[in-house]
Amino acid sequence: MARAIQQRTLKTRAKLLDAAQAVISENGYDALRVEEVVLRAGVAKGTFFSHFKDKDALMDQLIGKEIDQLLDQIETRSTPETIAEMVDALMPMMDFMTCERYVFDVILRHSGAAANSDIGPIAMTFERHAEVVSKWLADKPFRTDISPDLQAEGVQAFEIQAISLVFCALHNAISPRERLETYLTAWLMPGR
Amino acid sequence: MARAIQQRTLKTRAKLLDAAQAVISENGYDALRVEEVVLRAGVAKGTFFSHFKDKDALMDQLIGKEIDQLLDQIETRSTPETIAEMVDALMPMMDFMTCERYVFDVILRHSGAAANSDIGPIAMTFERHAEVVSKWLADKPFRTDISPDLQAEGVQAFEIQAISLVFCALHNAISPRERLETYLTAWLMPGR
DNA sequence: ATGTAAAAATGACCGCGGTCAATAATAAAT
DNA sequence: ATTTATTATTGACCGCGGTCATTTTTACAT
Repeated sequence: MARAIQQRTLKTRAKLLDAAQAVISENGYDALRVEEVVLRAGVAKGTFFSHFKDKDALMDQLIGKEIDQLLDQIETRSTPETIAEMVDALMPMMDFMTCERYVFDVILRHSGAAANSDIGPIAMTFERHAEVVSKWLADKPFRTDISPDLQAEGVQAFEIQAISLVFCALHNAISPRERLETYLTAWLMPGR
Repeated sequence: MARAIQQRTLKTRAKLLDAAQAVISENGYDALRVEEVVLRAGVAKGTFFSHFKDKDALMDQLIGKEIDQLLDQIETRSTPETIAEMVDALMPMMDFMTCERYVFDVILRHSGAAANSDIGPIAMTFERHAEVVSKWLADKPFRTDISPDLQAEGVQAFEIQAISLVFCALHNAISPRERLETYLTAWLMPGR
């Protein structure tokens, strides 16, 4: 039978995560180097990869944690009554997702779980996010011809679209906030 | 003043592109290595990078060319009368975009031009694709409360969403074809 | 033909993510 | 306390994308 995980393991992992967080808060996500992290954590390079499958897995955890906290904030709010309120609620998350191009890329890569067995932190937040929006739409419906779940999927699709265009030189004349509001109005209140 | 571009340059670039195409047709996009390409092309590694900014730029060209040809096919069709017909028209492109996870990632990375000055081949195809769909929707309107351009943006958002879920273990029970049809019906024919 | 300046090609080298056989530390068995 | 089996750590090493000072080739002027 499998042994209990050692204290040492938890300590090392914590050291790695702390070091990574420190690097990121100083220089941002994109500038993170595994070598820098292990140097600060005081462990060998190989140790990093026995704790995280690869660099992306670390990013998945750190970025997922961040999004999860933003979802906590979102859940404290009451169900939005208008599209504008809904966009207001979503903006902090959108802002984080666009804080760095690299962050957005990581999020996209991990938004869908590669395998059912290991649903990563970011993929979890996408599930959770869809549930939250679905509940909103069931609670205070804007349109009733399709299910709240389908509506929520659409909201996510438009969020991604709005975010993508932030990084697109051709289409960044209007703000993501404005754009998302336009999209969601057309999606959730067709004909009005 | 700038000199005319040498024949040698064109030949070398063609050799590199041919070699890359050969590697891809044998082993797929993901397996392409720059070293393998320069080996087959019979040039030095540095030469590759004086012809392409980086590996991604090569992929941008090759994948962009492929999508462009699929758009040619799409444009030969008459304006779709139904959502099902529209989905039929789009499926070949969707299939290519999902042929490899790596291909999808490259497409996402290049879907928006980083700078107005250099709009890459893939970003061009996204513009072109939006125009085609917009024309369809202006020609045979499904809904009239919002502009064809906005509708086309939504179609693209839902295409990306449908494709993303192909690579997601949690959500690949239904085919991308079915999923896209559901999305587009809800988007283009709300309330029906 | 010869000189010359611009452009193209070269390949040794670097950065950095990731691997793996060897080693050390730990927990359980005697 | 000693042995043994399991787990954690190590760091030299590899793969591969990308750089750059140097060399070679080309186009043009004389």
